[in-house]
Amino acid sequence: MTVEKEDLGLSLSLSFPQNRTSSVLQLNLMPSSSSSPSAPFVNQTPSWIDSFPSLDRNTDACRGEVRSFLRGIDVNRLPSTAADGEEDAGVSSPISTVSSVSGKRSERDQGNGDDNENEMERSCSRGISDEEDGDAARKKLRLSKDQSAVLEESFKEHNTLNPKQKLALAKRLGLRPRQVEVWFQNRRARTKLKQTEVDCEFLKRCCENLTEENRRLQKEVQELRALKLSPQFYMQMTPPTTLTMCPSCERVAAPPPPSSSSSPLQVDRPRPHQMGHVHARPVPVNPVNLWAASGPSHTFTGRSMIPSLDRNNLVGPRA
DNA sequence: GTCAAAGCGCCTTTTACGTCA
DNA sequence: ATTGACGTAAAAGGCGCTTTG
Repeated sequence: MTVEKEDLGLSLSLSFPQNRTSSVLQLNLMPSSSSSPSAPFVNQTPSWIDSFPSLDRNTDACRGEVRSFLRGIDVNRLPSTAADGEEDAGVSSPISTVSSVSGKRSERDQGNGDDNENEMERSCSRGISDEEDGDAARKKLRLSKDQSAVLEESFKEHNTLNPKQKLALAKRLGLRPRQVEVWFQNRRARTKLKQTEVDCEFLKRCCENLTEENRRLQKEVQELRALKLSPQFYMQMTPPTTLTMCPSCERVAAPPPPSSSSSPLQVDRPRPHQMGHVHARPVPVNPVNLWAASGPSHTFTGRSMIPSLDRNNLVGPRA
């Protein structure tokens, strides 16, 4: 199943290869054209979704659907339809300017007081009409297609700017540094918002699947209890086993041979399995525990929009 | 070590503008 | 053609954190 979220301009890639080491859910936060390893904040702040590869292996809940859920969503890609539509409509002005004169940010930028910025300000004013120029009130004009494209390109490389980059970009675009700063601020906010939407969708789906899994398991427990009450059950019952999982490689260990001298209920003794190494302490397989243990960390700023999803708020040990 | 100022980022809100019914 | 609702993006303002002297 592939979910296209064109309206959000989102692209999320989820992959669940058999090899555990590369089994990750990958949220691509960068614009679709930037799959380069230099994509900065993807590398710096991987999504929490990367943190629970166990979902597909151990819970039916998220296995199939999560694998394909939201595949190909890129939260940084501009909505092509909106962008094209806007540009086709000729909304943007070739040189846009804003004549805000008050506010602490203006003071902050003007506090630098260098001639460069004043020159920038003056150059910005050249392209506007007399009536706009005469209006001292705050005027907002949309950035031109070219300006937006350059800003987007720059955002791909750095989602924040140092003062030097900001000045250079402002000069290149004929904008005030403050405008560039604000654009980046808003751009980061948009990215975060869309990422949050993706995360919420994903968690919603996982919650639904876990609820379904829980329902199924409870039903199974009821059936087993009913079977336990019937005498025939014990006659046909094979020795009970407990599935164990290797904590290091997370493979399910084989049950002990029937000839084992230990109790059939005890399989906790360390022993080599198919992989050939010895495990100190096999742990019971529990999808819910795995969920909690590998639970979500968060993205982008490190601060979750959903407090309960913050890494610190999760209970349970991490693998 | 403490403090104030500056700088920066994030969050929330306001505002201007474009679209559409 | 006009108008009001609505969505979006630019911008303002406030706050917290870090750095620096």
